[in-house]
Amino acid sequence: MRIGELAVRTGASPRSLRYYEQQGLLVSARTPSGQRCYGDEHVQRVALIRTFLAAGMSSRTIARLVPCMKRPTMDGARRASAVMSQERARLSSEIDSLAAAREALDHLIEVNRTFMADAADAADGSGAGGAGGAGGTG
Amino acid sequence: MRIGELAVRTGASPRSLRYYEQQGLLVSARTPSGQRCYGDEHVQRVALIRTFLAAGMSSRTIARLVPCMKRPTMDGARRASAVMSQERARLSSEIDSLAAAREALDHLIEVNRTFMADAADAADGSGAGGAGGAGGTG
DNA sequence: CTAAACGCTCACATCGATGTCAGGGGCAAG
DNA sequence: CTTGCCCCTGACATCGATGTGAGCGTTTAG
Repeated sequence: MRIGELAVRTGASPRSLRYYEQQGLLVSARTPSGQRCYGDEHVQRVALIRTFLAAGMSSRTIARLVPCMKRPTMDGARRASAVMSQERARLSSEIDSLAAAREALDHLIEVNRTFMADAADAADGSGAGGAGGAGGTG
Repeated sequence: MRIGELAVRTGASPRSLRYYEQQGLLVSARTPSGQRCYGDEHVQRVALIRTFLAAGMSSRTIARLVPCMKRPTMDGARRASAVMSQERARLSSEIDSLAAAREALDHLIEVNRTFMADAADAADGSGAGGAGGAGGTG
């Protein structure tokens, strides 16, 4: 298939696919006139690339895993294994960051909810309502 | 405290702190000569900001939460609550992406390990070793 | 007073994946 | 041959947080 179809099938723009190739993440056969040709297996390949990109891996990092995605070589495999475990650690710590942010956000959400409830109570005039004052420096 | 100390205490560069202020994430008192003055509470505030930034929130997004971090107003609170739940969803989905990438990576790691084991076996000459062939298109 | 260390503002540079435009071919249908 | 759609390369633009440097004032230690 040509680049347009691969783009449709993967959700990547043709521009991105060419970029992946330029970065060494993807290899394409060419027609005599220079147009790129891909096989079905490239769909999955691109999906993997995009998964990694979406996780914030740089194309440079992914490039170092590529040798290990297609036809592993001893050299590639050994080098890749270091990168992989390192990157795995990075992913885990990033996940932790996100989780921490989500918890902080949850906290804010609750404070916010409490404040709104208190304000509603105050507007009602009935003094009974949320436990504490909503004055926080946050 | 002045900006340098806040920087040391938060791990943010003075440059970043000024940027946060410019983006409306942080407010500072000024000495008559124009130097920024902060109180202890700003340390925590900056920490929160950095937590959110590290999670990939834009300063613009964080800015919309700020009214809700200090002295909540009805307006701010109402608007913020929308942003907050939206952003919470984004965080969750991002976490999922990262987790997916980590799983994909784990898969690669195992394939890689298997390949290396097979290669070692082949070098040993004893045909018994890893179960399948290591030839994958990835 | 002087020098060092710090602070201020302004402005430009950086990185990385992607968008977009320009100028030029390839290929199929009429 | 022409029209229309796809493709090619190359170059420049984008966004956002931060680095960096210039040029100039402030505060503090000697």
